[in-house]
Amino acid sequence: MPKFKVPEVVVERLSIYLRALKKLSDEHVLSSQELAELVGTTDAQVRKDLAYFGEFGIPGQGYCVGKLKEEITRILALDRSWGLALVGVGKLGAALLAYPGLKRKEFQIKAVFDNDPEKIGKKIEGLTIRAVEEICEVLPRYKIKIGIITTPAEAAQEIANRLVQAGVEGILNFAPVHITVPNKVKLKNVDLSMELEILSYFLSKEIRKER
Amino acid sequence: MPKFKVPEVVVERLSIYLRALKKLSDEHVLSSQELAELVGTTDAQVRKDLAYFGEFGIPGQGYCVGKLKEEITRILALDRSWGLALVGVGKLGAALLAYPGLKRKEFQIKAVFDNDPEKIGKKIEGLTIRAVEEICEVLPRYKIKIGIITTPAEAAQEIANRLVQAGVEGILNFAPVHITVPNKVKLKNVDLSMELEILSYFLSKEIRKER
DNA sequence: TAGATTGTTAATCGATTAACAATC
DNA sequence: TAGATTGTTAATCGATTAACAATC
Repeated sequence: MPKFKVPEVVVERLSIYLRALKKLSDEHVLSSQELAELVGTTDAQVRKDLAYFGEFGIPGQGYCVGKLKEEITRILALDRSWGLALVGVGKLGAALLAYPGLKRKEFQIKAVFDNDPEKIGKKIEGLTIRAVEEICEVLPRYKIKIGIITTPAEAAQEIANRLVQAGVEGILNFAPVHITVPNKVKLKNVDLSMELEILSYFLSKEIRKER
Repeated sequence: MPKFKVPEVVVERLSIYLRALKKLSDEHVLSSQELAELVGTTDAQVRKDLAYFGEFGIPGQGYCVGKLKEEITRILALDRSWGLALVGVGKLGAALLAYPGLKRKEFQIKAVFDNDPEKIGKKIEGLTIRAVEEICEVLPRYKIKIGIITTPAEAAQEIANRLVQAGVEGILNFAPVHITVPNKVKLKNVDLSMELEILSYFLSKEIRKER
């Protein structure tokens, strides 16, 4: 559907647009400027982003919320359910398992793994914790295409290898380490320490400016 | 110190360089190419990034790990300790409080807030949970300049307002909603649902490609 | 000196912004 | 029709990549 390669930032913004649209009623019609204000961008950017995928608006009128929601949902492939596997049931992993954002119908955690014999066999959020050795066997069975890594940094690369071997096509990595995956696998990193360090940098700059 | 405005991606990469350097011994000397390989970028990018801040290498030799670590630590202002406040002690908030990445000497959570009377007064990770009404009073007392928002989406904007009023200069927002803050305040958003939706998009694309 | 690698400038690439004809 | 807003093209801006003289 997209005419050419779509930059990742555009996909990010689509996700943000959709989140904003969900708060409005389906019948409502809004302009690119109104949507832009809701999410903190510009009207030109909204129109440009949407133009990668088609023509969803009515000149002179704007965009129908219901229609636009449907289209973006389809573009982001959220009109289906993705099975997830989470590896590493530490504090962060346990929190994610309980996180409402991971309990949407579009994303469902189907299997959980850890390497700690103490944890294996126990239940969490209704799922039995399995040994990491079972990854290759279990994932295909549940058709799981997305893996979440919440292990310590040392284990992350090995787990990533296993996930790839098990047929995963996307990985969300929370371990604070650079991992490498084959080109065909989409890797997204979430690094809380990095975010704080960026704040640290900009705050110290601010102080310098004030002098 | 930086010659001109530094793009945020450059600061992100500095953080990543530092993380990689920490695994090496101080005496070791490496080239921009070696560092680039460790973090998955190019030698030209490493040199360009560092050039924003000064000359840290030796032509013909490379960079001394110890020296470079020191310099980046100073640039990112990690040679001091930042006090943090966390607002919203739900599952995610509790997990972050226990997260090792938030227990570094550079970042220390000094105060925790919630609006649930059931939680206020209870202790978590050695900190007493306070009422959100106390934010303006408590933050200046601890000289807290960074706030972390882990409330539900509905509460995020109001909490952000309070944090700003309390003198916070940086906010790390985990609530899945667009919040607005004054220009002088640096805002970073972490949105897990968005990350998953991006994976969803790219995975569905992949399938299309295979057809 | 010869070999290696930096710091920096110039060339390229890609994303954002501005502008406007087309359309409702 | 007049007014409004889209979709799209062109202009601008900014970041990445390539290349190489300077330097150890």
